[in-house]
Amino acid sequence: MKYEIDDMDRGIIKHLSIDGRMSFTEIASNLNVTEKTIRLRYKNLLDNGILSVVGVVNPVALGVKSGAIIQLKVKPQSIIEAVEELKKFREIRYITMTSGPYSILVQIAVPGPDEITETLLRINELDYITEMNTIVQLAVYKNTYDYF
Amino acid sequence: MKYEIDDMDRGIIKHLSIDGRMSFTEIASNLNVTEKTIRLRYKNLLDNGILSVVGVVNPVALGVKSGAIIQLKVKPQSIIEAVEELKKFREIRYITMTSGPYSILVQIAVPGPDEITETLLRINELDYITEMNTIVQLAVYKNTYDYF
DNA sequence: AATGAAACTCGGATCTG
DNA sequence: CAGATCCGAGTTTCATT
Repeated sequence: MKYEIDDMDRGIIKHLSIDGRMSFTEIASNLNVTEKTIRLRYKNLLDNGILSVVGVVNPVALGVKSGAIIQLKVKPQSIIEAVEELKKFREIRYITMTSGPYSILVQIAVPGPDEITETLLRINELDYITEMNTIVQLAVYKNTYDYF
Repeated sequence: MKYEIDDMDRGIIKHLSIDGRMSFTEIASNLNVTEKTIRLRYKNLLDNGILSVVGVVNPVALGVKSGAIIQLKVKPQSIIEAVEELKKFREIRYITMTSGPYSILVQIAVPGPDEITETLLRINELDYITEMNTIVQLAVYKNTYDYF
C-alpha cells in the first residue's frame, strides 16, 4: 500500500518518463548499477502499481484541438448513475466529483468548437442532469504527471 | 498537420497503451505482420508526434491523494506572467486559459487536504492573482487518454 | 521477407549488508 | 533476508540483402 520510493526508483522513473522503451541496460549504465537491478526495481514498481509504461497519443496531432470543462448538477441520489452514463462518452476524458453547487465536473476533448456544442447537447439530454455550466478552454499551458 | 492514422497504427497504439514495453515481435505476431513493419510504423508515429511511450506514476500509490480545481482571476494584461508563475508550482499539474469570469483554471494534486489549504495560500500570495474560486475534488471517476 | 550480428532480456546461482 | 552482482542462454532489434 504505502511504498517508499528511493533515489534509484526515482532515477528509473525519470528515465522512463522521457522514453518508456529505453533499455534496462542503458538505464543501468546511467545509474551505475546492473541491468538486473533495474529489471527487478522496474518489476516492483509495476507490481506495486506505482509506475506504468504506456503509449499516449497526442490529441492535437490527431486533430483533437478543442476542450471544455463542464460543471454538472445532478438529481439527488443519482450521482453514481450519472457518472456511469458520462463514462460512456468518448469525448469525456476526465470525470471528478466535486464540492460546491455542482457535484460533478468533466473535461472534454474534441476536434473543434462545433463538437463542443454538439457534445454539450448530448450531455444535456441525459436524464440525471439538471443544470450545466460550461467553461471553454482557450489554451493549455501545463499538463504534467510528475508527482514528486 | 493532421495525420491520418490507419487500422494498423491503431492496433499498435492499442497494444502499447496496455504495455508500453511490449516487444515489436509480439505486436507483430498479434497483428499478423512482420516485426519490421511494426518498428517502422512505430518510428513514424513517434516522428510525427502522434504517439509517445512514457512512464507514468500513480499518484495515489505515492501518497498523493487529494486534488482541487482552482479558478483564478488575474490583473489585466497579466495572464502570461501569471501562467509563468503558476508553472513553477510542482503541485499544479494542469493550467488552462478559459472563457468566463475567471481567465485561468488550474488543477492541483497533493498528499492530503492540509496541503490543499497550504497550496491555496501560496497561490494567493502571487502578485497577479486578484480572485480565487476553489473546487475540492472528492473522487475521480475517469481519466483517459484515448482520443479515437 | 529473410538473414545474421549486436544488443537486450531473463533466470539461476552467488555474494553482501 | 532483501537486494545487488555475475554470467550464460534465449530473444529482440535492426541494417543489409
